[in-house]
Amino acid sequence: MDSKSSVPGDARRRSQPTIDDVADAAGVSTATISRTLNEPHRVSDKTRARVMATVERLGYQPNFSAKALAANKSGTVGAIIPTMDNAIFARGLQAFQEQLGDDGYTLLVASSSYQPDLEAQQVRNLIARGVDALLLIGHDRHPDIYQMLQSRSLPFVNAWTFNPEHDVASVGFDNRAAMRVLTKEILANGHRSLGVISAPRQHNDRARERVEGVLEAIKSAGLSTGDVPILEVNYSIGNGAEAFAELMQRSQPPTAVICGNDVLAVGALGKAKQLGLSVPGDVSITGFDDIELAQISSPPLTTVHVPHRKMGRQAAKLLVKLIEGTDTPLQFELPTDIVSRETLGKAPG
Amino acid sequence: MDSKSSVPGDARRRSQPTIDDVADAAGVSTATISRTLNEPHRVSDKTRARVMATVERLGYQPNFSAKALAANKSGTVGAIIPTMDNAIFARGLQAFQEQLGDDGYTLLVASSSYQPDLEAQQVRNLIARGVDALLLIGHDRHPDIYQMLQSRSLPFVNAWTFNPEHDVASVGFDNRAAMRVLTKEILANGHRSLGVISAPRQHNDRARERVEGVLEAIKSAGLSTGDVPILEVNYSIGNGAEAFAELMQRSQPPTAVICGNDVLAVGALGKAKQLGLSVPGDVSITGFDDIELAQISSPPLTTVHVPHRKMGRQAAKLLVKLIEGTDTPLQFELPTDIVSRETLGKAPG
DNA sequence: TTGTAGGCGTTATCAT
DNA sequence: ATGATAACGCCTACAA
Repeated sequence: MDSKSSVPGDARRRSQPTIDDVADAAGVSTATISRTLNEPHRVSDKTRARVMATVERLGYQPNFSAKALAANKSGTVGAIIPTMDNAIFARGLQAFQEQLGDDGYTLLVASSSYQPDLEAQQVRNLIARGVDALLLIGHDRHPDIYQMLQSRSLPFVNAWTFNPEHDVASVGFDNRAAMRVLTKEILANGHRSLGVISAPRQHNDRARERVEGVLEAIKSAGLSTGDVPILEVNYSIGNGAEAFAELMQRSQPPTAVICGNDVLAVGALGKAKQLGLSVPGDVSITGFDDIELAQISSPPLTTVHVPHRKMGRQAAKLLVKLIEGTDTPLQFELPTDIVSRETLGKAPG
Repeated sequence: MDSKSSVPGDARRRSQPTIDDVADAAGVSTATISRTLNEPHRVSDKTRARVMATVERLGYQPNFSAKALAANKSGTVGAIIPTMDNAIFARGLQAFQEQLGDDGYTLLVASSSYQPDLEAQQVRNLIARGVDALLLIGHDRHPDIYQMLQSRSLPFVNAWTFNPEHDVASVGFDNRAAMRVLTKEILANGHRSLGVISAPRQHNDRARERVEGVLEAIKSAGLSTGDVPILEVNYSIGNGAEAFAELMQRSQPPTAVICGNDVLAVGALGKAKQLGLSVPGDVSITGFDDIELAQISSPPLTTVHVPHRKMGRQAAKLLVKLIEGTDTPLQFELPTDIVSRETLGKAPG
């Protein structure tokens, strides 16, 4: 009697029942249990019923690690987002997860804190955890990552951005164009002195593209971009407030402050109030993303609406197709539009 | 030559290097590789250096599933939160993750959408994934869950609530007491006609406790609780707004509306503005949680401050101790305090 | 200090 | 339709 044949139900360890236990109890082989669970049609009705009943009775739950190890796939997809700390990605990610769930996959989230090295590490980590595919944000990242993905031929999509120059699967929107349109509108309101509060542009193509959009609009209006102050701070309400204060105490304060996202804009708005400036009477302020904050700030924020949920679901669908080898286009551009609320007005004077 | 001895580096599959590859390349056994990685001190300096170099060169990353399977532990702890959709749990969870990371563990997040059945399913799922412990929110849940946890003797802690009646590990605050204190303050401002907007109380001990706190304060002031309207809606700004509207169009509208959390309160606030009511001139509104929203709403919200980050870190520390068998108290109560901003004022008239 | 080899719980290939 | 059994990649007694 080899060691494998110790009684399955024995008390060596109090733990979950294994496939062996179920096989024993049902009087069939483990292969049949596995088939019943994964390819029910390949099993006779009678056996299937008996097996299922046993599974139920024992409360059997296949061990995930063993399954992933043996099958070399996990039914799991990973997502690495720059931060969980604010709501920028929350809605999109929620939709992403919902669609994934509908398709029978599970989501694993990790955060990179906007640090390329950390992102690379998280990729390694998720790969080691056996994810079948990866959702990444934006295009900029450590080259090692693309190489790892390549050599494993692991499907991935870059989201929250769209740029056909990059020849990879992606679903997102044109950050540059969106910001260009918004800036044109600002200029159309007579503003000639602008200020920009952006996220750090290094390692962040979205932030970079947004600023580029601003500059393009200014240029195409025949104006100079040389004297447009561009401040870079991490996304937070407090940083937005500080940056705004710095802009306003310059010798030639802007009449319109363009913020890289809604969080910064809300910070700027609060600081304006604190400084006794009326918005948009004295100064206009705009955001980007159209998260919940934008609607409830006062006055409500004029900003760029991003179809977060649509993007999340679309990304999930694409990823699933890539995993399952279904034929599909690789790139999806989603439209954005500017939502005019109350923080953008005519230039004063 | 048995089948195991196929050349490790062969091209059958282009994939990550395995421990065998590393062992071969370094000219040692797999056991030594494993030791070098997990118990470096049990290996000679020389070997360790050589192995590490090889690991580096090959970019070896241990397969997580295999590791978890063999070691019967994963270095992972799971958290099941009711929702990712709003910021209620974001800050606490972030802190939880940070502390976990400091202690060498990884976080796996799942969401139950406030549904007991789904929560049970997620527990099963996380267990199957080999988590070493679980973070749960509140005390109410499907009894199956406690049974599963028990039979696996899997460590867990209930957070976001503190109630010594429940004899389980937990770190949180006394929802009832917090709301009682707030309500007393409201009464002290002369309000006699109150209204409550709560989350659905079924399956949610925190919501239930909060409402109880309100009622207790009213009773202990010698007033009647019979005519206090209590509306139950899911947490969302829109629902808060609707519920508020409903309260105000009653024959005897409340002069103070107590909301179960900040999200509802912000919704109520917006609706008040829309109805042309001044806050707190015409009606007072209070929240709970003190999330970011509360500060930037206008006027800023009077609410109950919850030490989210402290709670998250404390929960992580406790969980790690439970996993590692360190001796520790099982229950931690954290203090809350009411932060008086601008939405609570004297009763009108 | 290092190596050998069995076992972790599945899946999947071959037989039957 | 079902059963044996060899992987999957790692850990860990037990030996040397």
